[in-house]
Amino acid sequence: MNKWLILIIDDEPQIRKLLQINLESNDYKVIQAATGNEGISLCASHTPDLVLLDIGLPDKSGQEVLIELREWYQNPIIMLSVLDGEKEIITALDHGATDYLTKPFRAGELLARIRSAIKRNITTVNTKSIICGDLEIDLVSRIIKKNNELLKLTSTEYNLLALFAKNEGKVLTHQYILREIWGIGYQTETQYLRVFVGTLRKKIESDYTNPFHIITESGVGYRFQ
Amino acid sequence: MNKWLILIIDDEPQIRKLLQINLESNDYKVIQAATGNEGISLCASHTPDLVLLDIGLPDKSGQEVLIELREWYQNPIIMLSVLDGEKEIITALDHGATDYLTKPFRAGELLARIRSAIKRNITTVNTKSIICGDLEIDLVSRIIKKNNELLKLTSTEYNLLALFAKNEGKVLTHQYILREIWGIGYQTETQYLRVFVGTLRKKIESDYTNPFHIITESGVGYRFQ
DNA sequence: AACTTTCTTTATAAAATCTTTATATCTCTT
DNA sequence: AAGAGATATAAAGATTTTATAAAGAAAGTT
Repeated sequence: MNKWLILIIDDEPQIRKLLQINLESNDYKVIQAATGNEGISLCASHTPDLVLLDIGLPDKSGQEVLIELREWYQNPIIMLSVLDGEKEIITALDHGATDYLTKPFRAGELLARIRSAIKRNITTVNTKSIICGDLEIDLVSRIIKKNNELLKLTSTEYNLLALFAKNEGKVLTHQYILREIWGIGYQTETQYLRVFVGTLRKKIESDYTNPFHIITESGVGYRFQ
Repeated sequence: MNKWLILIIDDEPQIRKLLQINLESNDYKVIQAATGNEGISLCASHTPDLVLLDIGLPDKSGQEVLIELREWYQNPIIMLSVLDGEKEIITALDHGATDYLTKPFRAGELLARIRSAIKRNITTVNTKSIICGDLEIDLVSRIIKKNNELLKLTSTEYNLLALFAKNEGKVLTHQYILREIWGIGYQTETQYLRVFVGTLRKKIESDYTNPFHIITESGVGYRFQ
């Protein structure tokens, strides 16, 4: 099997060295960048399987790098931050960070997080399109088809449907959905969800008064099938 | 395979002897204690796979021993009691006893209870989905299937069934169930429980007038199998 | 700036679920 | 076999949760 490729973006050479030794002795291939811009171009040229990104960088903040990367880069990005960076961590997760680690970290924890992130990535993101009965969801091009006809969804509607589709058959709680789609802090806005489930149903269900795809689990959440 | 280790805590030497012979001839290893305090320290030093604990002990009551053990000891504890100890049994179950046997007991029953308690202990801890005959309970996705068909349960019904399934074979007292599902303060609302056991039976039992899964233990509670 | 689209709120109707009450059935003891 | 206590079932009432429409706010486009 080919080795997984990991890109480290961090300005401190000692940390880079430490990470490199740890990762290479665990059979990962490593490339490094000391600045945000360098990191972005390395990421573009090598498309690593995972990125370790420091929040505190000299040229542009880790947050900005994260946002830029997420415009086109799908693989896991784990943020590295100093302790007490609570707020930064939350914004990072909001912007699509996969996970985070606070420095100083134990090698075991780092490796565990990396393993789990990569594993999750190959099982979920790697499926490029999902087909559920008359629905076809292309996760790369963000195109939804129903009986081969193109559906026009808004961004939020699409995100919601994609989340459902990735968790087909599983009950998703209101809280979980709200956190995933709207972000932390929206977990009580259950009414948003009701409205959007309503519009989604009108678009994807053959008979929206008697929904087949999006099932209500009263008191808990919704289930997609 | 290593033999299972069983600790007997009972003040009557004849009973200890009887139990020892029975258990050892069935391939269990046995250690004994004649008093509660001795039992607790033996349990701490040997961490047996199961404890047989007499309710009537000279130094401290079996109930006290049970409570002390349950602060740190996770494995099954089967209580031994004389007949007509109904109340004591219920308090014992409330305090985390796994099962009970009334003396005098048949050897076959004793062994069956021990087998089932040990089996349950090694299988149900940390399992994500539980299969009981025609029922399949997925604790992660909150999905219940009967003969592979999806069952629609309300939130409370699901919680109740999940609680039962996690304690398969074990008698759960009304109090305990009410505390777990509805919370502290609802422990006297036995009628709630009756109504919900009724609706659950209608959904999961093949013949709900003659329930197989949810067994009534009159005066005590229910047992799921 | 005017217009379109999308998102957020608010209000209300409808549905589902939970609680309570009443009554029937069962079980155990005397 | 009668009576007490415990359990089961049905059904009405109360409450909570969900669905839907529609108005107001925000964002994006031309």
